Amino acid sequence: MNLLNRTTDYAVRALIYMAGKAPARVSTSDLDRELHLPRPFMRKTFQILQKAGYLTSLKGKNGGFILQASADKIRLVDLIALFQGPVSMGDCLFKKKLCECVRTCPLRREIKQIETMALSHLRGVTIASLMKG
Amino acid sequence: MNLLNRTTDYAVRALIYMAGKAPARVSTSDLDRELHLPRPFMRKTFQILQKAGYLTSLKGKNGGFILQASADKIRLVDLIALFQGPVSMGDCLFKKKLCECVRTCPLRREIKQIETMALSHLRGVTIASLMKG
DNA sequence: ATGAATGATACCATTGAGGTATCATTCGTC
DNA sequence: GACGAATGATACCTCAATGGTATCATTCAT
Repeated sequence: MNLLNRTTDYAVRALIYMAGKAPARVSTSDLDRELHLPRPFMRKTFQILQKAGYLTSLKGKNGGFILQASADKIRLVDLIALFQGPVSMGDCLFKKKLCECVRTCPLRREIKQIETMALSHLRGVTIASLMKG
Repeated sequence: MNLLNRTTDYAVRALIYMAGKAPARVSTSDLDRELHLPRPFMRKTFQILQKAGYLTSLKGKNGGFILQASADKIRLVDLIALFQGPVSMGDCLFKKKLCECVRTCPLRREIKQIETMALSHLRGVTIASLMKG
């Protein structure tokens, strides 16, 4: 079980890199060359980041992406949500009807507690905090 | 992202049920009839629990499984490990070589902290504690 | 005009999860 | 002893998600 998938992982690496260069323009070719993040894959990833408002894009020669948000405003928890869906560890896996069952609800409650702890910790992690670390 | 997958979820439900009936014999047909846990699936699941020492099995007519461990000794964290592999949220997703990179290691460190918190909480959760809840 | 970049989208391959099926074996019951 | 119900072992199947690639159109600096 991994908290991050590969897309999120790459996105974080790329954003840390860009934050270090801000406000410079960075193209997916740069990312491929400098961080060895596969270009076709990052193109897709960056389009998502752009639509989400983290980046602006410039087309054409010398185009690329510019970091829009400030590093301390980019939270890891939001990136996870963006690429993997909201952090939720306790979605019930059983047929809805039976989940009313008194016996099994404590299970969800425990998991919910863990989720809450994880989330509150995650919310404090930003691109900026990762750069300092 | 779910902390438990369906197999683990079903196993927990079944074990709670068995603990309530202990030391009675329970067959996968019973589980299907009483909890609506699909029999073929539970057969596979229970073989794993048996090999892990949680259950003993009786073959033949009137056969089934008997809960071997006491409910307060069956920890959720161990069931997760059994069916999903050890809880580890921060396996590196990048090519090993580059993971030495100073910049990205803080990411792993944060995730490791979350993992540690989650694990310490999880370790306290047992079949017995879930029955009380 | 050309080349390098993104926008949009479709496509592909691999893997894992969830679930089923089969055959052999065991054992209680008639 | 025959039969039925159960497990032991194992192979198989299907589907969705993930990771990754390819293509064509468009934009823009030179």
